Amino acid sequence: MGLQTDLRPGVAICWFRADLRLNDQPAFAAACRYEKLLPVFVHPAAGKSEVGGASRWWLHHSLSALEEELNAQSSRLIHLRGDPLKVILELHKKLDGSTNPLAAVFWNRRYEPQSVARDREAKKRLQELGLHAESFGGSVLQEPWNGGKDDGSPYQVFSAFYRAASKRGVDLDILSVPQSVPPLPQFPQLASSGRGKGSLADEISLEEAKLLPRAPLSWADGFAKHWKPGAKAAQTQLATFVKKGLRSYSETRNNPGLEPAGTSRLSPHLHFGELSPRQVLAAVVQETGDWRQQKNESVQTFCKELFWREFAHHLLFHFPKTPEEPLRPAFQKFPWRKDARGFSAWKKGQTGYPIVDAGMRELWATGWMHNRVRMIVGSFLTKDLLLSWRDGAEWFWDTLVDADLANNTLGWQWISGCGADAAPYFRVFNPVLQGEKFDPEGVYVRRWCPELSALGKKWIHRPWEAPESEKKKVGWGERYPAPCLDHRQAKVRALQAFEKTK
DNA sequence: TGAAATGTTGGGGCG
DNA sequence: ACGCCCCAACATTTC
Repeated sequence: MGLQTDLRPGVAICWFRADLRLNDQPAFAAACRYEKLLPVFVHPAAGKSEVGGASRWWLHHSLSALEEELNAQSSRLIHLRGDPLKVILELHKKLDGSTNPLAAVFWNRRYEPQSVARDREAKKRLQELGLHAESFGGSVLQEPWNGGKDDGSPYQVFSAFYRAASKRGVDLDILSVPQSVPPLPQFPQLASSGRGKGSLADEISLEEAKLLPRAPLSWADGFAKHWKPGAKAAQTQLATFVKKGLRSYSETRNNPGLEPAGTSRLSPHLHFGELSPRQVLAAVVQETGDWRQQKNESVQTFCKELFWREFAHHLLFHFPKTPEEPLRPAFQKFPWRKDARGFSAWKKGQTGYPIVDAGMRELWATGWMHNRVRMIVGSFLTKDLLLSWRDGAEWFWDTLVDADLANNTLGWQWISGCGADAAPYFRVFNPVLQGEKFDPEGVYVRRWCPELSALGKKWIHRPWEAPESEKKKVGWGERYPAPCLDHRQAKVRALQAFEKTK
């Protein structure tokens, strides 16, 4: 509290989006320099979903956590609903003429094409009204327009992008990440009754928000066993990973069976901005020293992963059509198949290839899949089943708690061979060999395909080759399906299809 | 952040 | 002791 003479007059809105934290949050910090702070989250209008089902589960809990943090400091989070510009303009109207008129609106930039267009329009309209409207970076380490080549054109190959990024470095002040939340200004007096529903035309409760915009998600109920959304949990996870997982990362990250996990599991926290990439990098630097001159292979590998995230945003910004179209034009005419049964088997984890099925079931059960396995199931969908990468991207979009347009698009275009720095199309993952290489004991498969758990490790990734007695023991062909296709033949078919892009 | 075929090398069994 | 063959291990090429 104390004297607030240095505060600017009026109300500042902090428009929360994918930045659900209070620390190292530029828009929030800017809004805290005003007399009154109005934290706002805008849900999409009824029937208009912007995120997939699993993400809505996460978002709900993350917003609860954010709300709790704000409440703990005598503030609130207002949930609104509808077109963001429209509802903010309504707020403006409502506050106009009151003792605390709206003075400023702050937000942190997003880089999805629709966001970019919407935010540009919003900024223009708000500024026309004489309001201070300002956006900040903070969800990425470097703005996507800054990461390009000297002539301004974007990178399309990761190694070059990364080389340039490490040569450039990340500004030192970027790494002096704020360690504490700024003091919170008062919550403004709102017209009419003040608290709760009805005080604003479009205000809705969190309980209502949870149900938007579609039916309740009974499938997501199990996620709580595996995840704790919210900024506090994100910080805990980061600290734990840096202390316990970072130094062995390059060894452990490819083994999906490890418990606790060999990966950071930070992706959903990063996606929702419960954690900034600067905080992640700062934690790594604090623990191990400068990321650029890092000798430790694990630290290097982990930092590289952070920059894959940067690369994805760089690409999405410069190639805004890539969520729908392959970056490599030759793939426009790729003869993707339609195969409802195959697609369904893939989604349900019933392809008959254990590592693929384990991954798809992990996804369904937890809202997340280990990255090594994402590559395996992605290769299987696009190269074995020969279904479009967009089908896969759509499924991931709906089922991943970390679904992120930039990362999802890059990942699927990469694995299917039609994108930036893509694996050449003839790189077809062999699900048996990948399983044996990265899940050598079959721990991961047994966890998610328990009907196979009685199989020894010799057969766990190729149950169809097991002796009859072993097959019988686990009900192979009944409780667990025979392979939905022959990988060898599928690979030949994929290579033939690839010829048509030439 | 492939897999599989093909080529090369070198150790060791064996006549 | 020597050459021959086998084959694992590794390297290179090809898709």
